[in-house]
Amino acid sequence: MASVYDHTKIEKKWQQAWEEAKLFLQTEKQGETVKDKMYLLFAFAYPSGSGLHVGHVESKTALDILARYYRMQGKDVFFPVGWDAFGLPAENYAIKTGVPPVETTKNAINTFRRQLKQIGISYDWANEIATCHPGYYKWTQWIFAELYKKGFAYQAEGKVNWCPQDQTVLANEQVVNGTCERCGAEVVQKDLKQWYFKITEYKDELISGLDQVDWPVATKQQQLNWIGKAKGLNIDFKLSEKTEITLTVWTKFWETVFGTTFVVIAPEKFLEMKLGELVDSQHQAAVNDYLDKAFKKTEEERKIGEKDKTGVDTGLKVINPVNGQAVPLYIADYVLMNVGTGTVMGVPAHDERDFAFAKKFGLPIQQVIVPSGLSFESLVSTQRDPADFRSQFLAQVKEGMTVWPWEGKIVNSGQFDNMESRGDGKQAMAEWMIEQGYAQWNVTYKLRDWLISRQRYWGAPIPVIYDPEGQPHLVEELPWELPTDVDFKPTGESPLTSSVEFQQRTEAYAAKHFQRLMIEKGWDQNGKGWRPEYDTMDTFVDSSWYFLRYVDARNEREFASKEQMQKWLPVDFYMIGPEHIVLHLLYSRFFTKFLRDQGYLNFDEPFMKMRHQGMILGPDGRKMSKSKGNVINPDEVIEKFGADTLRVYEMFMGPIEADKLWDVSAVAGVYRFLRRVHALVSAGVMPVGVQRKLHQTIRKVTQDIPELKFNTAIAAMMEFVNEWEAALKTSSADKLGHEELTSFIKLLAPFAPFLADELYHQVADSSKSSASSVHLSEWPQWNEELAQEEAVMIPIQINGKVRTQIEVKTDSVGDKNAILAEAKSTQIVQKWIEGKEIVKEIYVPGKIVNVVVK
RNA sequence: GCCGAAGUGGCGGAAUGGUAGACGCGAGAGACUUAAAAUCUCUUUCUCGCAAGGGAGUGUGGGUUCGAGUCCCUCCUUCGGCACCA
Repeated sequence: MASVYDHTKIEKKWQQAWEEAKLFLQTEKQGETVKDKMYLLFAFAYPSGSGLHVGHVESKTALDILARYYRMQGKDVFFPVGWDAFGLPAENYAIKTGVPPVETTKNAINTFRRQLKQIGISYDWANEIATCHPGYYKWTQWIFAELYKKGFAYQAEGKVNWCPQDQTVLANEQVVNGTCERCGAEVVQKDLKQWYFKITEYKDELISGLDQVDWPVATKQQQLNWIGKAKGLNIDFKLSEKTEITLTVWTKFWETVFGTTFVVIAPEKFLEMKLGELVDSQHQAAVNDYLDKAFKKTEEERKIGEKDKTGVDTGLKVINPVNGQAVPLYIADYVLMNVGTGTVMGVPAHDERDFAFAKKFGLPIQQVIVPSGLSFESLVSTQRDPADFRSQFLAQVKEGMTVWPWEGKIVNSGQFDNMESRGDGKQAMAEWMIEQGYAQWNVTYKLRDWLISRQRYWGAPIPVIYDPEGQPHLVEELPWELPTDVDFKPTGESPLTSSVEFQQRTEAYAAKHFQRLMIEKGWDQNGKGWRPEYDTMDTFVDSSWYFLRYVDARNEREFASKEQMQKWLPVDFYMIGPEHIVLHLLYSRFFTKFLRDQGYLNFDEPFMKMRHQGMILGPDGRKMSKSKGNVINPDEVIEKFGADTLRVYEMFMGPIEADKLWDVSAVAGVYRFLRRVHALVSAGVMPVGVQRKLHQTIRKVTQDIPELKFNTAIAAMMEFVNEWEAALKTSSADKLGHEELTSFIKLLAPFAPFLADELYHQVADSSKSSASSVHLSEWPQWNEELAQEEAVMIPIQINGKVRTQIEVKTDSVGDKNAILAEAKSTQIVQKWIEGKEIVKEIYVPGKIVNVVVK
């Protein structure tokens, strides 16, 4: 009598058993060397109050399958877990309720931990870390100190993005369309002294290092875009009023330089160069007026200005070095200070922005390229009549409604006329200008240094104190702990300013460490006048090195020992959501390279292989959210169907990297599958007739898992179960032994670990010594001979269309002539080739026959 | 606008250049049942046909090939990222 599949009982039982047996703790191997290491990493989660969602389950299950699979293959698997525990939500909650973030966070972590154990993720819990723990942030602060000592952490005053809602500074990366990434409030600019990390020092290696890693091309592309390396030419325009002053423009399209009819400078640049002094009285008022307005503009107004160009004529003229022509100098805020040189040459004939500007201010438009050949034809849609489109387009350009494309023959450009604008002409013009001495190559980057100061409470304190003169001094006794006696209500200053303990600690620290300086300067020797740095670090700092700490999480003397790092690093496989593509990866790579250069690491890139899980959408095809009421709660699925079903379903939904929508009834389908497996194994009869299919299934699953093709691996197991059931009804009493039955259970083990261990013990053969858990057992091998079909059906095509098929014994698929003869002798083929001439006969061994007739 | 990814049945999806639609869901028919649920069996891309057997078919239009969902070109759509970046 087959027992029922009681998923709740089974899962509870094995969760407990694994925990008691410490089945997955790598820490036990602390002293041992590893032969064949496999470091599997997921982006550690922010422990939010709402607990695990189905998206977490997806990425964690995928990695868990790899972990269990590689373990069974005898690899040393390192699969750690931790929490990105600092951050705004806990602090915002504290502001609302007064509950300290440390408590909220602890509770949330407990919930997550319970849920992760419930879905059977085989983490090495002994290395669990939380970024808010002093034992962790001690080393975050230590890295800050290292950066500071090497000149990679510095303070600078400047315009920063300020979120009035969250009362904090934001990194450029956290500003989305002029609004705060987190709360959506409009970001304003503010002048503040802030801490920066010199990530730009590694800009070139952050590009070249991408060649070393196996990442999705799209991800690499986005990193490249963010770094934004662009090669252009600096071209010097001299002021005609005062020729010792040079305005340098930067351009990628220097082949249009003869078409320059004006030059535009950014308002900030204009001030910086003190050009205001040269403006004549006639233009003075308008210029001052414009500068005033430009600096007062809000983000909102700037965006409106995208279409409507504003600017002002300075009355000054600059000389185009290529033809000696004097062109007017304008100030306009569509030119950005931090792009290129903050000054651009206006070529209205071939650039849309310059075109709009010229139209508005009535400036001349000088065409210097005539579009020609293929490049122009590529503008033409096949849907439209090319000739018609061309004439329409040309008419548009003539009427001054649009700009000319800049691929084609160069004109109106002296000795460069008739050259190709994107080919020889471009090259020749650059060489000539450089030779003439007024142009140089200039490679520019979009990447800026990383602003890490945050005026928030719930983060790692910046380990710096200031002396009475305001000079910063590093705190070297770490951890420099986050005080607890603070007022969470935002005041525009960091909440840490309200801590009495923090101030006293700072004075005591100063008194202890800076006596000599105090005496020298004649300051109070008890530390009066000193103050701590009130800002905390961006939480991205915490998450930029956590994968290093994992390998030696309890080390109190260093962030990780050389031996442990040698043993496990770098990360072999990293699974993170697509939302982390730019920032987290860039910062982690920067830290890795920095620490390598200080002699702590011996590798260049932290994450060798990486993939991104897709998003799980609600049943309605939209992103899950409470307000839309389409959220699937994993706890409910577990209660009804069990964690094994939840896991297998999420892996079966589709390719791991694709977005997928939740299908409530398909979950039940997976549950049916597991129940059938349970019943079949419990009955214990595997007919001899399924042996071939079993070996094929082992082969398929073994090959699919490392390629992350979990959906097809599961489909293969379903196929096998279908065949197994069918065979029970038809075949004789002959049955396979214990080994075959166990092989199938092992295939299932990474996907449905609880059920698999239950079944493994159910069928355990007491006469043989077997592992204490299926998860410690050996991965099954397939036998290529047993997996081979006796005969194959070969489709016969006539002119590429399948008309019939013939059966061929597997050992004679190589006999081309015999197979072609047999194919042609079939009635159906005879019918199709009758009265026609055979032009060609193709046979792809074991695959297909194609007879071409005329 | 630029960069990137993707378009396959009613749905999720499968397919080293070689029988398109595996596997699952849903739907239809049947069995069991007083009935329903559950379970089991069969059918299920569209289309013509009683059938045998045809025809069409992987976003569009072309190309390469004996043969294209797959490779090349073109355009369209959707999604993700970047964007007054010169």
